[in-house]
This record gives sequence, structure tokens and C-alpha cells, in this order.
Amino acid sequence: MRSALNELPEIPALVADGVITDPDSAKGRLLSASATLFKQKGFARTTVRDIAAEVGILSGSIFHHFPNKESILLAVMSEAIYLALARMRNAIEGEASIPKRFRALVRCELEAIHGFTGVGFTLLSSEWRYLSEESQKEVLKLRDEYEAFHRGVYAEAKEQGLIKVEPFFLRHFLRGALAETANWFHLDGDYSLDELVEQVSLTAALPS
Amino acid sequence: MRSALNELPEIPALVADGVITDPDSAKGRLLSASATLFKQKGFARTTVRDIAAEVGILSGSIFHHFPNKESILLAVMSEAIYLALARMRNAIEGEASIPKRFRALVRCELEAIHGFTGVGFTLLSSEWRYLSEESQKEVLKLRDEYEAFHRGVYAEAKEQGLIKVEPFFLRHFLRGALAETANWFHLDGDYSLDELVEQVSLTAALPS
Amino acid sequence: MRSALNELPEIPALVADGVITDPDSAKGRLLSASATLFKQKGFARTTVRDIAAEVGILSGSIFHHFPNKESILLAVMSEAIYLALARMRNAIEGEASIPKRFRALVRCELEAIHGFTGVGFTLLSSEWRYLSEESQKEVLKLRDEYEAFHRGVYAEAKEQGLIKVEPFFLRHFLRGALAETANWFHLDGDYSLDELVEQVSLTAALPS
Amino acid sequence: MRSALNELPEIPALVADGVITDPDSAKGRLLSASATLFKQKGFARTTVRDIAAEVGILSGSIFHHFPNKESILLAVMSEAIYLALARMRNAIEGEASIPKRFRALVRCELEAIHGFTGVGFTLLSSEWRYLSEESQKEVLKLRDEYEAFHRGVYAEAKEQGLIKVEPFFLRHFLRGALAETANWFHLDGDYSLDELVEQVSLTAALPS
DNA sequence: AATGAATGAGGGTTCATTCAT
DNA sequence: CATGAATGAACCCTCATTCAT
Repeated sequence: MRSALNELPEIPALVADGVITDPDSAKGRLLSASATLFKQKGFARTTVRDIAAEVGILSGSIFHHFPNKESILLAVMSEAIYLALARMRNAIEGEASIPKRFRALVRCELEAIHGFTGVGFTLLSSEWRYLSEESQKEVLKLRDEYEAFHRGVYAEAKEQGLIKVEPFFLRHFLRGALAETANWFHLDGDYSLDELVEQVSLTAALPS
Repeated sequence: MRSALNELPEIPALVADGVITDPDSAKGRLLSASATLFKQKGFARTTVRDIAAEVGILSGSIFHHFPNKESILLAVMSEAIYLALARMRNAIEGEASIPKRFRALVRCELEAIHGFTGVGFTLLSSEWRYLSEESQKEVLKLRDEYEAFHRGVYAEAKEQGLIKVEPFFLRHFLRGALAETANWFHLDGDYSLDELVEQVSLTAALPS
Repeated sequence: MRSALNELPEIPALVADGVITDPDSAKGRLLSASATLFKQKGFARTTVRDIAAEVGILSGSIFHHFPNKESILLAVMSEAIYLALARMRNAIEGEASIPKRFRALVRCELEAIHGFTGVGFTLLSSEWRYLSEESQKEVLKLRDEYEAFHRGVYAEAKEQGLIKVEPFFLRHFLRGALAETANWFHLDGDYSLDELVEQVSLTAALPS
Repeated sequence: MRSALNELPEIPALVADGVITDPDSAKGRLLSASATLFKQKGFARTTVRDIAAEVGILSGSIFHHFPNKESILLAVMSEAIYLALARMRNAIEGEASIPKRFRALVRCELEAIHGFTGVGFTLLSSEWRYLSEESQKEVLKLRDEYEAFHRGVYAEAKEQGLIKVEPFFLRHFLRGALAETANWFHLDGDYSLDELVEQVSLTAALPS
């Protein structure tokens, strides 16, 4: 999955800019392993020894890269949003019509949720409370930027009379609905991602 | 809020049947305090001492009522579903038309999420992972019953041509969307519960 | 040594008042063992496991009696001063003349330093820095009371023309000189405590 | 303060002889920083990272100059005594009468305690326990030489009938009294060093 | 039922020290 | 000489659980 990630043109640029940690560096491998474990067992039940073992180092070595366990969670979350933002802008680029843009965004978010950008995206909600207040504020800024992007497209849809519901509500509903897919939808299951996207659009009564 | 709860006709009956613990008993107060704390700080970060302190006993005494910490979570979740099931059946009873039943169900779930039945309902997803596999299966049975009820109403709506999306998908989408309201909607905020219900219906393109 | 301590009339009263921990209680044994170890190896090098092992419990059990390691040091120091204050008042009581009171005080402090009141007194200076600022202030209050008592007697000596040096300086000099005896004087060595007291008085040119 | 130190004629000689590390060398700066930190926070609480940061290098680099942390403490202490010895011999040189020699010694020791020879002198007692037994023996040899020097002058005073107390006791008392000044006397406070010397002499009933 | 002291395994974190670069 | 990632043992502390009272 990471290899697919690396093929995207924008990721190396992010890494070069220092926004995203190089996934092949020690820190990057630490982040990747942490994300996986946090998702599997939750932040509280994941020990730093677990993480270290996963990467093949000793627990003490973790603290050369992160000052404490919480900062790992913060990094996982921040990078997940940075990646999602980059992928989102990319996805929108080629699409002119609003229905297509809408579908592109939905698909993009689903990809983020189902692991195309590492495994961090679902953590944003599930492990949110384990972030310190300070960290929450930090991540919130990024999330707001991300959310605003979505709401902007919905607003255009509303203006064009394509949907009836307020963008504010629609975004909240959709975020919840898409996040929940993590609990029942599987990439290698009965339905494809495209079918899922279509059902979402159908629900929102959006013409194709 | 509990006082309002007690006025509902169906709760005393459930208590009398032994399905729900009497909220005024020691065990009931324990459950209520646990639910609140689990929601506030999460299961992992809530200590049995926290719970005991909230009720005014010492931590050791908790184990006269529950064999271990996890069983408290199990009880909180089970009772939350029992309550939700009872309230749901109640809510449907008087409604004949499908659109009205749909709205009744949505409203009922929102009430459960926003604390009308204690605070347990949101825990079902957020703290799910802290249940042992055995307990998960136990709760799953109840959840399935609850979910089937919802899907049943949606299936009728689909048969009547009121909605286009498959009931299976719609239920998953709606569950996610409604659960997410816990993170942004507040009962004493700018919008009423009725308005929220209406926006949900609007999104699903359901006629009134 | 503790048995001798218990014979003193004032100690049981202190214990009864809750000022001093009962040396036979779990907490009291913890304090006594801690004091010994802190003196032997220093606060920083003494582990809570060391202390627990000395008392015959497990390390975790310590935290039922003290919130953290530092609070043990605080308790050891506080109680040492309380004991010293009580013993000092007792020692002065029967002595009318200033030279005799002076000698009684010197002897009393030497007894405190050389273990007649537990082993805490020397820790006051040697492990002082390991107290949090907050705790330092707390202990400082007690120390000030203790110091004022000594200075008071010296001031009388000065008024009576028995000594030439200022009480302020004398007290500082004497405290240092007496504290230092911990490093070279031994109760079972070549000199008795009384001889030591006499040499101190001789140094200060105090008539007998 | 180090600049004043460097003006003294004997220091460069000691450096040239290899007895004292050149304070401008990397090792010298390391020692100086260590002494300061050891005094501020104690040996146990000072990390090698602290020391390294103070000098502007990384922690690993320290071990090119010292085999381990304890050897830094040993060096700090040894050099402090070498310096004190040299300064002491210097101070005595011009003084013929015993009272003047006595005062010169007292002043010299106070200067050592209050930072005229780096900050190492008070560490000799406060951090003594963190020296390995082997190192303690090594330092003890130097200390004995230093102590003998003092006792020698006191013995002459006793022979001349200037003091009554035994040199053995007097030296112990004085060492304690002077060391304690580190805790209450400040060079820029209400009293001058000369006044302090005078009060000490007064206490010992020594004629001027 | 409740207490509260004790358990004991395990948690996050620290830090002197090593060593390939 | 200096770096800095890694080590690994040890540290303080937490906490669900037990049990004699």
C-alpha cells in the first residue's frame, strides 16, 4: 500500500518539504507501525514496547524520535490530514462538474479511511480523546481546513440546485456516514469502492 | 435527565422485569456513573477508583457488584440497547405512514445518542474495542435486533418507492451520520432536534 | 534506638496528636526504613523498591501511604523537626542558667544528628534539594521555628556577656559545626557525647 | 570570576604542570559546566545531556574526554582541592603571626567555598557519596593533605595559648561552620567576607 | 455490603553508555 | 573529535483485583 502511495506525485514533494516524514526513515517506520497498532488495539492499549517491537528497536529508542507517546499520536494524525489534503486537491483538479467533484471527494475520503494514505484517518475520530487539549487544537486547525474544502464543493452543489440540504449539515452527515464505513465495508468484500461512492451519491439524491 | 427518564412508562416495567437495573439501586448508580465517566474520559482512562469515588464508595466495593471492570462496560452497553429498543418500539407504535415512522426512528436514535437514555449509546461504538470478544458477541446480538428493526422500516420505504438507495446501505450511512452528531450537535445549541430530523430526511430525499 | 525513643514522655503524645506517625504502623515503618536508606545511599539512589523490600512489602503498596517518593522525604524531614522541637523544649525545661541551657541545646541537637530521634535530622541538609519548592517552603517554616529557639538562647547569652559573637552568626556557625560531626564523630568512638558538648562550649569560649 | 582566577599567578603554573585542566580547553569547559550543574541540581539529577548542552556538544562526545559520568565528578573534586591547596600555600606565605595565618586560612577556605576557585569546593561534601569507593580514597588523600595543613596552624595557636580547644576538634568544627556558610552567606549580601572572617575569629575567641 | 491495605504485573519514561559513521 | 541513533536496565508510578476484617 505504501508503494502505491509513493507513486503519487505529490507525496515525495511533501516529504521533501518536511511536511511528511519519509516513510522509509526510522521515524517514518515508527509512525507507520504506531498507526497500525493504534487502529488495531487503540491508543491506550498499545504500549510503546509494542510499537518498538513492531519496528525492531527497543522501547527506549522511541524517545529519540518523539518526546512521549502522545506526540506519536499527534504526528500520525497530523500527517494523515496533510496527506488527505494533498490527495484531495489532486483528485479535484481534473474534475469540472460539481457532481463529478462531489464523487471525487467522497471517493477520496473513502480511500483515506480505508487505508490508501496509511491508516491514520480513522484514528482522527476514534483516538481523538487521547490527544492533549493542546494537541487537539493543533490538529483541529488542519481538520478545519480539510472540512472547509468539502463544504465549499457542497455549497456550489446547493447553489446549482443539485441538493436540497444545507452544506453545513450535509458535510457533518457525510463525514459520519463515511467514517462508519470503516466498521462494515471492506475493500475486498462484495462491493467495490465505486459502488459505494454511487450509493452515497444516490442517498444524497445527487444526479450523476 | 434521569428524572425525565423515569417518567417514561416503559422504564419501570423494564426494571421490574429485571432487564434494566433500578437506577436508584447501588448497582444502578454505579452503572450511571460509569457510563458518564466512560463517555467523558474513555473506558481505558477511567479507573475503578474514579467510578467508586463518583458513587461515594471505595474501589474494592465495586467488585461486590461486578466481577471486573469490563463487565461494567458490558452492562452499560447492554442496558443502553435494551432501553433504546424499548423506546423505539414505543415511538413507532402510533405512527402508520412510512415517512412518519422513518422520522420517528431517526428522532429516537438521536435521543438515545444525545442522552435521553442515559449516556450509554455513543459508547457502543467509541468503546466497542474494550469489550472482550465474548462480550462483543453478546452485545452484537442485541445490536442486530436493533438494526434489523431499522432496516425493516427502510425496506418498506424502498418498496413504496420513497427512497432509491438500498436499505442495507442506507442504514449503515444513517447510523454513521447520526452517531457523528454526538460530535457537533448540541441539544441546547442553534438547532432543535426536530430541525435535525428534518435535515436528515431532506438529505435522504424522503417526502414528508 | 526506637525503644529508647518510646520511653520519652512526649513522643506518644505527638503520635496521639497525629503530628508524628506511629512508628509501629505500616506508614511509620515505611518512614523509618526510608530515613535509613536515604541517609545511607541518598534520596536519588534509593529506589522505592529498596524501601518496600526493607519493610517487606511490594513497591506498589508504598503508594497507598504516600502519593509519591518525594512525599516520603517530606514526611521524614517534617517529623524529624517535630521530634527535635519536642525534645528540645523538654531538654531546656529543667535548666535555669544560660550556660546549662546552651549545653542542653547543643547536646540535644547532637542527639538529633546522631540518631536519637530516628535518622532524619542530617537528611535535612544533605537531601534538601530533592524536595520540591513547595515542600521546601513547608519544611522551612518548621526549621525557622527550630532555629529561632536556638537563637533566642544565644541572644540571652550575649546579653549576659557570656559570648562575644552575634547570635545570628553563632547559630549559623554552630549548626554547621554540629552537622559536620555526622561525618567524623561516632557515638561508640573515642569520645563521649558529653566531651563533644564540652569541646563545643570551649570553642565558643563559654564558661561552664 | 574565572577571569579573576586566571590572574592569579599560581593557576597557569598548575595548568602547565598538568595538575589542573586548562579552563579554556574543551575538557576544562566541560569540568566548569559540570561543577556548576552539580552544585545547582546535584550530581544525581544532572544528566550528561545537561552538561553537554551547557558546553554546546552532544552527550556522546563527553565520553571522549571522560570514561564515565562519575569520573567527571572525581575530576571536579580533585581539581578543586589542588586549587585550594595552591591558594592556601600562597595565602599563608606572607603571614608570620599565628592569628594572621589563622585568619588567612579561614578567608582562603571561605573563598574556595564561595566560588573563587570555580564552584567545586562545596561539592566535596554534598556530592561525596556519589563517588565510588575507589574515587573516595583518591580524593581523601588530597583532602587529608589539605586538612593537615589547617590542623598544623591550629596546633601552633594552641601551643601559644591562643585557643583552648583541641586542634582536632577545632578543625572539624570550623570545617563544618565554614561549609555551612554556603547555605546562608552571600558575597553580595549584607556582610563582607572580612566581617565573616572576623566573626569566625571572634567565635573561636582568637585575639587579633 | 463495605473497607482499605496489599498485590504484582505492567506502563511510560529516563539516561549513562556504546559505536558506526 | 564529534555525531546521534540505539541500547537496555532501571526508575517511579498506576491500577484492576484480592481478601481479611
